[in-house]
Amino acid sequence: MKTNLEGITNKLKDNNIRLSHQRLKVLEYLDRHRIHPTVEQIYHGLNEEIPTLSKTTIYNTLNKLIEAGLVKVITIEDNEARYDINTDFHGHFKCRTCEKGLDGFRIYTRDMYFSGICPRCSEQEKCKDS
Amino acid sequence: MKTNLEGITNKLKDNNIRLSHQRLKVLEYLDRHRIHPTVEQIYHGLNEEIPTLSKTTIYNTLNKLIEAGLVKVITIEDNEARYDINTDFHGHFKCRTCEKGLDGFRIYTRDMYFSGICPRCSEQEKCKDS
DNA sequence: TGCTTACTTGTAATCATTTCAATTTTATTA
DNA sequence: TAATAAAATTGAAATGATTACAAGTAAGCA
Repeated sequence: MKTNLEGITNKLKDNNIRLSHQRLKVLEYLDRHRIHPTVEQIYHGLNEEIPTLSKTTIYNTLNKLIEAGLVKVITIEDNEARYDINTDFHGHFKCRTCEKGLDGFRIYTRDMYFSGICPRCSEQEKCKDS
Repeated sequence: MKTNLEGITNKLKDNNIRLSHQRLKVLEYLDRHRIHPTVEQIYHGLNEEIPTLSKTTIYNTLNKLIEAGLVKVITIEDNEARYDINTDFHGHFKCRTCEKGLDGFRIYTRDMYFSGICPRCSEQEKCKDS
């Protein structure tokens, strides 16, 4: 649950991602607003503090963070992607009536998604290493 | 796994969805191509048989079928939605290298999504019924 | 068969996301 | 600390999936 930003900045360094002002602010925002915010929400949330902030920067930052495995993207049943700093395995529930929600519910649909590397690509990777 | 189209057409009738030629063809396509096709794929797959078919119709049909619970939409890590006639609970695996895949894999990310009705909306629904 | 209603179609609009080129910042080296 | 190279930021423009809309067409029922 808890994410220490110090650990994250270290990971950024490990991944050769520069610690720009904007990137740190986006991370901080995700850490403080654990509601799976959209780019729009992040943009407005940081607008006062960084009036020059561009949405493109937010997109770039999030894509970098996803690549590094520090952030997860949620793209279920919405035309807008949502971003989650909690990369642990956990479920997401959405009420189809009020479109909000979390605990205690009647479930109509369940979906599991896995991302990883398949055996064939695994094998080829081994060859490359040696 | 198996889906009998007869049962589906009956369900369409139950849901007051008219059994148009186009709708039945889209359903048949989904039944025969269980690879989570995109709208683009359905469109090209049916183009020869129905040259006048419009993408809008495919979108309309799919949305109706989703509403009726006969089809599920998959929107993970792609800008294009994919559609699945198998509405049973089952996992989806995608290889992050070759972008295909199914069985036997090294997993990096896992995601569970639930859709249903939360307690508050459940309660309000009860009130409406009585 | 005729009638009402809903569906289909193609075009145009919408809107999230990406591309791109110019500018600015970061991190490094002297 | 100043100079430098590489990478990040910015905003405008492009992209592309999806939806809105209005006119024509087909489905289902009497």
